[in-house]
Amino acid sequence: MRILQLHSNYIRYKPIEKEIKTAEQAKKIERRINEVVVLFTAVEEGDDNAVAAQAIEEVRDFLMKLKVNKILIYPYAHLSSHLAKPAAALKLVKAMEKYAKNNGLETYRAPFGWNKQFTISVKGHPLAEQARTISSREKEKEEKISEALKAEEKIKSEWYILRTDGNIVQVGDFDFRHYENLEKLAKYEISKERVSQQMPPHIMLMKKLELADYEPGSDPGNLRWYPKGRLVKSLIEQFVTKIMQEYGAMEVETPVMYDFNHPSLSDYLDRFPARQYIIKSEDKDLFLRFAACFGQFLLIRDAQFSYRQLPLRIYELTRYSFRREKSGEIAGLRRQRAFTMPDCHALCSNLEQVKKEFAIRLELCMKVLEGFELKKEDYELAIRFSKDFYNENLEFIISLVKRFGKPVLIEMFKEKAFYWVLKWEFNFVDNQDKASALSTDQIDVENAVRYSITYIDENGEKQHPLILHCSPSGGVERCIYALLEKAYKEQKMGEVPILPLWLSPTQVRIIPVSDKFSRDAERITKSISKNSIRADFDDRPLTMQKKIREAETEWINYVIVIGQKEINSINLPVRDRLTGKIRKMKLQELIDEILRKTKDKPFSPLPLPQRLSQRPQFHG
RNA sequence: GCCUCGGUAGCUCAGCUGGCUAGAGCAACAGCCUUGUAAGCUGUAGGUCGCGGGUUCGAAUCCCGCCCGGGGCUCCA
Repeated sequence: MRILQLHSNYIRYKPIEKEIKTAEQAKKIERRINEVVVLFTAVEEGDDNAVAAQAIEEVRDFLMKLKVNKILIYPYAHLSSHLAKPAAALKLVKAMEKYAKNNGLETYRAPFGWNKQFTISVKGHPLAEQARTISSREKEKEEKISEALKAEEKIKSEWYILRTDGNIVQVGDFDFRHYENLEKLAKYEISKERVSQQMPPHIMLMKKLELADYEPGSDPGNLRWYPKGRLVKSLIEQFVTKIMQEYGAMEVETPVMYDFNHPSLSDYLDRFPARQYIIKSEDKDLFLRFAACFGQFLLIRDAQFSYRQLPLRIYELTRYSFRREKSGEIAGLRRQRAFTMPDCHALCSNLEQVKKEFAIRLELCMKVLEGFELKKEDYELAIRFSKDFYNENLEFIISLVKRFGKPVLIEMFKEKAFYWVLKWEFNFVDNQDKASALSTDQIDVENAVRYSITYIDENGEKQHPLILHCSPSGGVERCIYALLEKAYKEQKMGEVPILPLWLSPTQVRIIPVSDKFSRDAERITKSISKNSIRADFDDRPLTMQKKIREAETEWINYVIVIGQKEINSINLPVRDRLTGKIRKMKLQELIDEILRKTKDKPFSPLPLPQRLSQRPQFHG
């Protein structure tokens, strides 16, 4: 339905002649209505009573603002090229009239099916002229999705702590004394208790360190990445991808958008509680992916494989995955609407194979987080499953907890309610005691059937595999969030905030005592950089003290001051951020130390000019 | 999305019981200084006070709507 809405001083109209056979009865006399909101209305194909009601609701909200209570519904076909049949249109126009009257509006209606002559005087204020489109199709979609969301809310679950000795206790009976973060996670998940009032520290840091920032020109939750942030993000992406390749996953790339009306996809949408970005194309409604599942399932469905190739592992780094989270949920690097997520699926023949594969992947996920220097003390494990699955697979679940080595939060559902039977995630607890999931893995028992994914078993029969869904690191942005929050936490405890050396945008900064030594500083910078180390030098006309201060606020790992003494000596005074002390080292010793500490980690060159004087400032 | 707080120079903020030409620090730019491990000195420039409307003789200041951000609800990688 399309409505052109005009706040008018008056309108005069007069039916001239019938345009269609089914036109209403009407007298050919002029009618004048003053101080009225005129609704030129075109009823479109597919409109129903719900649309009529919604149209009036929207109009009524608007009338309240204008402090007007009088409307004229004026059938006007010319607003649309997809008009409904006249009979249906007349019915809806009448429905609108009735609905409006029932809502206390003084309602007039011009006759339907007539060629009318009219004169209108529209008010001049900015809100006087409005066009609106009310569509039933969109509304249905929204409702469909929100039903999937609501379904999740209704599901009942119970909470436990599963100890490494295999004993399970009610959350209330667990002694949290040595498990503060686990307690925070449990509170966060169960009682939804919130304490924080302040801005999350990582948001301040992401700006100050010139990593990333909000982009007001986009939708909320879509970030801009500055060179240093892009570098950090890219290194994490490379690192995770490398570990996935070593694990034996085949990297693929799939589209970011999919047809809303594809049968398998629309069915899956209903089972996944997330809101989508919707894109209208010429002849299709498309949605932006919220994970790599669609692309990989469609890809693997068309592939041919047998039990001999299982477990089959495919991997994609989704840049981006989109989830149109409610605006109030979006926060800095903790949650976006567009985020980068490594997504790895493994197809397995049976539950026995799943269990083996699951153990391997748990190990991998821990390895990935360890690569970011997030230790086991920094995150907590939560496992979710149905009661039946628990009773049938007790040993398996306990083996996961034993491997993790710390008590684990358990959410137990009375019955199976999702497409998965078990999932776990590592949760990071931040400075506001909020928990966010990082790595995760789950056992999917539905989607192979839904997407017709089959393999050939030993007997030559087609079988549906079980599918594991894993994000080995969780969202890449969120990993950076965890690193920044952790650094802040350490700073509060009197330690130095720092990034892992391999992720540090500048690993070594050279500072000449005066511009006389600029050339030497450059020479040393270059000889360090040759070794796949990110080094730069500060050639700006500032005092040395100031340059050192800035190097510290940039969290640079090693700072070296170059003056006459250094030119004359083979030893360099290396200021080590971790200790704050100056260590006398030969250049080669420093290079060796950095290469040793960043061994097995990806490297990318400095993302900015080596001379600081040549750099723009991205954030004040 | 709802509730709530906020948006003033590139950044952090002051001014906001309506009334002089809207201020400060940092950053930028120009100059001086040529430096030994966390902020050298002087000067210059920089503002549709988030956007639109209203009230008023007069609006950064009061009112309404919208946009963006923080917190809460809710939700997830």
